[in-house]
Amino acid sequence: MSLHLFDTASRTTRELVPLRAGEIGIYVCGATVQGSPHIGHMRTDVAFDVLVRWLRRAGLRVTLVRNVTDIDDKILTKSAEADVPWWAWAQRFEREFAAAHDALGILPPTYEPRATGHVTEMVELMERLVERGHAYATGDGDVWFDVRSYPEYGSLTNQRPEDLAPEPDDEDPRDAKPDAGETGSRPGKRDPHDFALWKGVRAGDPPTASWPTPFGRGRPGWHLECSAMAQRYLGETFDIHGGGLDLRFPHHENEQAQSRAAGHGFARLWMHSAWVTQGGAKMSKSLGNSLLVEAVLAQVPPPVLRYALTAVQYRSMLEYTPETLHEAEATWNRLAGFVRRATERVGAEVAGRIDAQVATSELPAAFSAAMDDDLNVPAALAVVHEHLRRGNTALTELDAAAVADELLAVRSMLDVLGLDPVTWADEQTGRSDDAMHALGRLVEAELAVRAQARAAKDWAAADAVRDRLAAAGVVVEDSPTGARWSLAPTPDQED
RNA sequence: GGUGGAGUGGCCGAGAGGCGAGGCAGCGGCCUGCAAAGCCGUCCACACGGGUUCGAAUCCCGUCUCCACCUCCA
Repeated sequence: MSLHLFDTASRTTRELVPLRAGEIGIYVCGATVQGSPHIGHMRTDVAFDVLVRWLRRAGLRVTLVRNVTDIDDKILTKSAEADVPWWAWAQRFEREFAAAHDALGILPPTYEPRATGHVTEMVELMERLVERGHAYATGDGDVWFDVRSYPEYGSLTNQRPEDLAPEPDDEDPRDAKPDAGETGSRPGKRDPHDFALWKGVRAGDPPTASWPTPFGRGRPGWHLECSAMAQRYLGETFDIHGGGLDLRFPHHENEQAQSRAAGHGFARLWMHSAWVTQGGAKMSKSLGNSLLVEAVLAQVPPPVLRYALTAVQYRSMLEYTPETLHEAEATWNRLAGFVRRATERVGAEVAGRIDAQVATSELPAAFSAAMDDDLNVPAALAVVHEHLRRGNTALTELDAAAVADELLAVRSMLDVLGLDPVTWADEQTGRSDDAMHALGRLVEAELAVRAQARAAKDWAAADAVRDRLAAAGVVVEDSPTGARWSLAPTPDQED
């Protein structure tokens, strides 16, 4: 194990040393299920999916916890506006996220806890904090974390509490906004930066959206949820805590403060993935520039999106342009095309053997080195392309042994990235075996006619066959070993 | 105001003192009956101004521009 990861807390790249030999525990903040998933959400989930796959490939037992925040202000507000129970609203979008994860080949986490299922753990943690003098109730059901009681507050993001309150500045537009959320002033708070562990029930709140506690009825604050669930499934100390860059502050800072103030070691290493940008600006709903997963998958097959999201190192902003999808599709077709041709070339027996070796074969050293270097996927993909080129050359030179070698190498590397074309083949066509079989018979018959015409140098007749097949969506390609065919990619919906 | 990040060829995007990452697009060639796919070649970039060095996209100083977090955010 020589994986080095950038630790956001220390701002250094460190070797990952498992807390318990042979095991890695990871907690990643999942979605607040208040709306449909966009490709920015998926970027983070794909990044951690690649991390998990890489760790498992190294033989580690990975426990991945990705929570679902199914109770919060926005869920309450939006569901009320839609006149739907808040839990129905949350369920609906939880299902959408699950569908998006499945579509993109993101492996299911070991545990996927919902906040509402862990109120007991949260109350226990909250009581412990109150006992230790790090939290206080204000009598109205609110319970606050006492920032000044915990000197380390701010250490994760290198900020001091006194720096968090900006001096009033006429040119700062934020001053025009009223205090909102969990910080700011509320009756009984000791410090403006104290944040809510628990939010007392308010007039107008649905009766089902609050739970009894020793401090009164209310619902969990966002930060407390993650601390409680991480402890429940990974223990007081665990290896990695991850999430999107925007969660660093206040969410992760607050999580760490709560858990450590309670006496827990909490995360040993923090990982944050950058976001998807357009024109340099972060993709977000409020800017109206977010691309829903559903909309993108109406344009390109799922592995194309996954490729686009994977191909940039997770800590770099991923600039999305109108070309992004087309470029990813072209590259994906090149990868998948080689794997398809090479698999046909080596024959069923060898292909079967390769199938069995993909998950465990020895990977090219340059690929592993790139992955070990803070998951440098772009550099790793350069190695894939190197082998791809060699494989293509072997294909034209009819060197079957070399084709088999490169096919195994390419598939194995892509497997680590969740991009082995073979695992995506069925979903790509979306057609039943029977229908494909029947189609195959028809196409083979046409190709036999074309082969005869070509042998007789009757080019007009040969081209007529090819045109006829093309019109039906079947692409014909000649190769040293005869003509082969495939279905044309699905055309864009908007064309 | 505080904290952090970024400016690389037409586009996306790695690298981080010498040995031209990679992909996409373009152009030329090979292959092909013609195509397609593929292969080869080409396009020698690092915001700006100084400096250090035999040598800087990489280090130092300064400048400019952009982004994010500090309020919910993957």
